[in-house]
Amino acid sequence: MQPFTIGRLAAATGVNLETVRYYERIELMPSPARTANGRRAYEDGHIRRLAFIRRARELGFSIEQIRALLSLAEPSRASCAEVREIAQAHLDEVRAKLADLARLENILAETASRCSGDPAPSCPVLDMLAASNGAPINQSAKIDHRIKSI
Amino acid sequence: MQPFTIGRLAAATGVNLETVRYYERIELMPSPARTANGRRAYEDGHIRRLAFIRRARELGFSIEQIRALLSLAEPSRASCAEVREIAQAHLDEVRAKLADLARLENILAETASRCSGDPAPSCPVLDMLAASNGAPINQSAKIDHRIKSI
DNA sequence: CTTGCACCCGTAGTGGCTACGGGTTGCAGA
DNA sequence: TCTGCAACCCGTAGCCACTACGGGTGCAAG
Repeated sequence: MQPFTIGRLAAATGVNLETVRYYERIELMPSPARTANGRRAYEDGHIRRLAFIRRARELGFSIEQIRALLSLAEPSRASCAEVREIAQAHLDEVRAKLADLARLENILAETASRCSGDPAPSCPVLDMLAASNGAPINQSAKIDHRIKSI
Repeated sequence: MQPFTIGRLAAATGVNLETVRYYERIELMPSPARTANGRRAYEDGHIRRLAFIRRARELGFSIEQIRALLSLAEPSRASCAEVREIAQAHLDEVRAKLADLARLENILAETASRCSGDPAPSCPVLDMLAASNGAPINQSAKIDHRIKSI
């Protein structure tokens, strides 16, 4: 039961060591106790919290959403309704993004398949990009800085 | 046929005015001529180029990919094979992202649907996030700073 | 003459990390 | 005991693709 170093915590959760320090800086992870030499000393609770965060990040929740989820996860105020609200909002975003990406996939696949590969004077991909009908492709998605393989 | 101001160019292409200046700074768009008062004076060619860029960005191509596409689009060296290579690489990324998002969608939809909405002691979403099986969800996707509704 | 708009510029902020440089400590092997 | 190097410490800068901000200039209408 002796405490973990940051390196062991990072390895145990699969989170980059620098990311652990970053989470501490933005107060997503609490500052742990320090050893006499100033090294961070983590407990089991830290591992559980960081594993939760990692899993939520993998599912594309934003840091702010995770902050909310973590506060709702405190035993005193387990509110399934509020959690579901956050999850549902995120699900809606994921579905919108999915639809956008499917549209892109269609356009790209169709256009690329028409490419001969020859040094032709006209290229279907370039023609498609040059065709200036103003119809936007993405209906919904903002940039997401979310999905990340860890 | 008199030249456009930056405002008119932005409006004509649907690109944010500040983004046009940004594209000039990173040399994705050429510096246009200036009027006596120092205002940018754009020609038709600029509109075509910016419309091409916008459409490629909507399709999720990176700035660097667009740079390559633009140089391949020059009439002297229309190389359909190289264009197809870029498009195919991007299509592969889109498909990988699509698969990841579909996995997320499944997990989120299934878990959220099991939420009662009551202030229950245990919440399926929180339980799922706390469950520490180390299986990563995303196989492939790096962060993308790409897809953006304009 | 003032108001208001469109433009000019450089710089900083966004999200979520990741990398870098330079310093200190801990421990294992020779 | 010395040596080397890995692991930790810290602050800061860089990544992408913008977006926002603050402060200045020029010009026309009211």
